[in-house]
Amino acid sequence: MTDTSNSVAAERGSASPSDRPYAQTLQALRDKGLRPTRQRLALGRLLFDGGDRHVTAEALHGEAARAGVKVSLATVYNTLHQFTDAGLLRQVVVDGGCTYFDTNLEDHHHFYHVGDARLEDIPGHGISVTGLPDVPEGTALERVEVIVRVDKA
Amino acid sequence: MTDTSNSVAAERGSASPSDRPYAQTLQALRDKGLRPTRQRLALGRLLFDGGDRHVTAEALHGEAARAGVKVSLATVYNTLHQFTDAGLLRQVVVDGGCTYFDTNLEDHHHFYHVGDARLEDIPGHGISVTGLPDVPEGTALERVEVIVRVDKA
DNA sequence: GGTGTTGTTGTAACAGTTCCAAAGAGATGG
DNA sequence: CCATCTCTTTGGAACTGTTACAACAACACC
Repeated sequence: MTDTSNSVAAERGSASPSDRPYAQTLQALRDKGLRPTRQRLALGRLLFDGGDRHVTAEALHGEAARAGVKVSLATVYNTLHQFTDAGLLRQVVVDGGCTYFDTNLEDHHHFYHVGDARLEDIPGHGISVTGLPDVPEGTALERVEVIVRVDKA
Repeated sequence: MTDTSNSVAAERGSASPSDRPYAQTLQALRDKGLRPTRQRLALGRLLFDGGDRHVTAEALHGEAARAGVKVSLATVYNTLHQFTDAGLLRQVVVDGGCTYFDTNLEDHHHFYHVGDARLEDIPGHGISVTGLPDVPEGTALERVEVIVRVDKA
């Protein structure tokens, strides 16, 4: 792996392509009354830098460690949930045993690679589900989720 | 063989019209080379008696206990998996933290009541998902799952 | 009826996640 | 610059649903 020994502090001011989501994270944290701490910003950077991602807590924790960021697993969990509450992440359930967080907030769906327990966005917005009945009495629609399970051919 | 004399049925007393699905379980077990033991038959009876159901292992275990059937939780897990392998059940994932087993084997989808962590079949077969892209290279479609999350209004 | 195979069971082990109390970091007011 | 207050982080214990295991029980078959 490359030596991406970039501390969050060093990031300040540099006009990298990660500037926008980073600033966006900052703003969202402010809005939610969350302090923009080193840990949160570092995790935010890992998450929102470079396109849509699907991470588990453990994976992100490992990634942070590898990137030289010292964050406890507990904090990763906390942060993922706080980000989710703040509307920066979405939680996707496809597999008992671990929780996936998705940085893609747009209305979209997923391929789930059963073999390697991996999520993949379904590209395009052309998908629609037709023929859905009304939601049951006394309930309100929260979200329609389409998961296409695929496996190695 | 066709005689269900000394089994769980005796314990429950009431001669309900559960005979048919019971026999069906029996047959399926035979086909799969699984011995029709007291436990399997009792669980099969609870599962397939009276319409489509969505159960968790713990729930079924409790139910069995309440019905006077002594089964260990381990056996419930074993049995649910064996039934699933035998094609008598389907596994549905909607919520990290617990696994649901569905007795409805037809092609169908689900409402998931977030608040009370409860599954409900979506009635009718009218649902279709359009606009799905091809599955990723080297993978084969396993199943398309639609989960409609709803919550108390 | 012995004997080997298959099932069941309680319990320990496990993984992912959450909880908790204490230490730490940052802002704020003096 | 210090005291202080609040919000964060942290390591580890606790918890939950599930699986693994080894001993015991039940059954089929000769």
